[in-house]
Amino acid sequence: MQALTPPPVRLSEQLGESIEERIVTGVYPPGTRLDEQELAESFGVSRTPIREALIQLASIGLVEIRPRRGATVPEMAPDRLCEMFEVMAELEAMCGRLAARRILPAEQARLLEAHQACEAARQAGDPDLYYQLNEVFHRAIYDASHNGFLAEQATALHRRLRPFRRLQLRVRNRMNTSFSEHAAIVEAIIGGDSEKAGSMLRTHVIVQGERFTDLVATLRQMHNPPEAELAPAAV
Amino acid sequence: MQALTPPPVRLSEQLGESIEERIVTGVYPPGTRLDEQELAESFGVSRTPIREALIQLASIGLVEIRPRRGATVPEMAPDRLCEMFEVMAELEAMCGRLAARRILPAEQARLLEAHQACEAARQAGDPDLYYQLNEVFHRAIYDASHNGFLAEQATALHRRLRPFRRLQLRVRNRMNTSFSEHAAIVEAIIGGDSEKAGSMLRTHVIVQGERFTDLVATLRQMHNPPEAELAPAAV
DNA sequence: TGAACTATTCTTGTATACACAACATAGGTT
DNA sequence: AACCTATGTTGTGTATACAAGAATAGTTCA
Repeated sequence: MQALTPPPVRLSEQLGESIEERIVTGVYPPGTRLDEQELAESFGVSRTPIREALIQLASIGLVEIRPRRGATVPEMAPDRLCEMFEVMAELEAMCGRLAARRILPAEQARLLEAHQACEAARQAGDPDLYYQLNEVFHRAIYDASHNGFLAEQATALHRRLRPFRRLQLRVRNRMNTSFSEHAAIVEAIIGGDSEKAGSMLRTHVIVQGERFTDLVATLRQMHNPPEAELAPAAV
Repeated sequence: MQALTPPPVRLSEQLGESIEERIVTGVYPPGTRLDEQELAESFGVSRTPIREALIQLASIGLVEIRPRRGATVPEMAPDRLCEMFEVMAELEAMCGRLAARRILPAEQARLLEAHQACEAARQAGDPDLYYQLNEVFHRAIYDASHNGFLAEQATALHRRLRPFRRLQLRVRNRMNTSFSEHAAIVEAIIGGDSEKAGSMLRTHVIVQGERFTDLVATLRQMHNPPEAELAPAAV
């Protein structure tokens, strides 16, 4: 019965998720001005819940609110993205280290299951599916760390980096590389090799950040006239 | 001229800080119901900015909002606190590792300065002052990591753990121990010994978490009747 | 006497209205 | 002609009003 009645959730929360979705999927690219009235009309609600949603998004860094000047989607400078990937790598490494020491049999099963699901997506050559299952895989590691707070932090940052990570898997062979890295990570965790699990996860993630930065750098070199080299950094 | 006019900041932000202050200083202990009307009257404003402040605090985990049931100060279970200290330790360790590799001369000077200020407070036997300068010391390390995002994350978590850490320094000799650990940390960072800086900082922080947990456990044993052992965890 | 149901009240969630600051544009002055 | 200023417009920030769900207390029936 409880499943039928939708969980009583604040409208502003739902709106927050919707707006977040539009941001991470590129409907609202970085730099976009988020006009409260426009959003309110577009969602068919008043400004109040929109404001609350924006404030919540602002406090997790997904939008930027400047007093009396409204909300905008922040321009993620490549530098800052690097920093975020650097932190993400360390959080994942920590999850891996703890998971290797604390993982329970049931969680081992879940991890293997997620890994095998990834294998299926890889063989099918479906990057979108792989991307999705990849999240399940990583989440399994977060949970196995048996540190709920850490898992929350890792999940939050993972979400925030989602739009940038997504581009990755299109790169030639990235899916295959990712999968073989996963295999080694699973082995280390199941085998209880804490340090190895940590360092492999760190590399696994940091590589994505570096590759992304390379990608951005290449794109900018291609698209920008030479004298624009000093232009303010923007993705 | 610009310095004279106070920075135009949203009222809800100021309120958020005030409420946060009341939470971390124990004016609103865990479990407190935060009635919007009461808060509004107590601050002499309407409910709107109060709500916005609460939503912001909720999104960083400082209050808990249950739909249609209002906001409460979350009961930090000792387990969860342990988890948070575990993450804090790792963030600090990461800051230390990066700082050892990246610190600039000017930042070295700032770090030493902060360290010497702590020494003064220690000699004066002033835990409150030491506590305050200790924050400056750690902040200097965060900044020296040259990862702005990491520094933000570390600062945020540090703030959130503030009320629990504060109790620490009253413990016998803790100030002296803390200071000598600081000295070793400074040496490692200035000396560029990345791994040592990291592991020392990790220990430095994790010890606080453990000591705090011990303290909580002791207090609960003392104050709770034996049959209360199964009671829901609350600090 | 106790339990369950209903009605009342209180609090949250949303909408609307108003005030004020920031930006833009146009006009005047140097 | 260029720059400064004044005014109008747009949009954020706060207050108030209203609606709906949850808690509570009171009443009725078993």
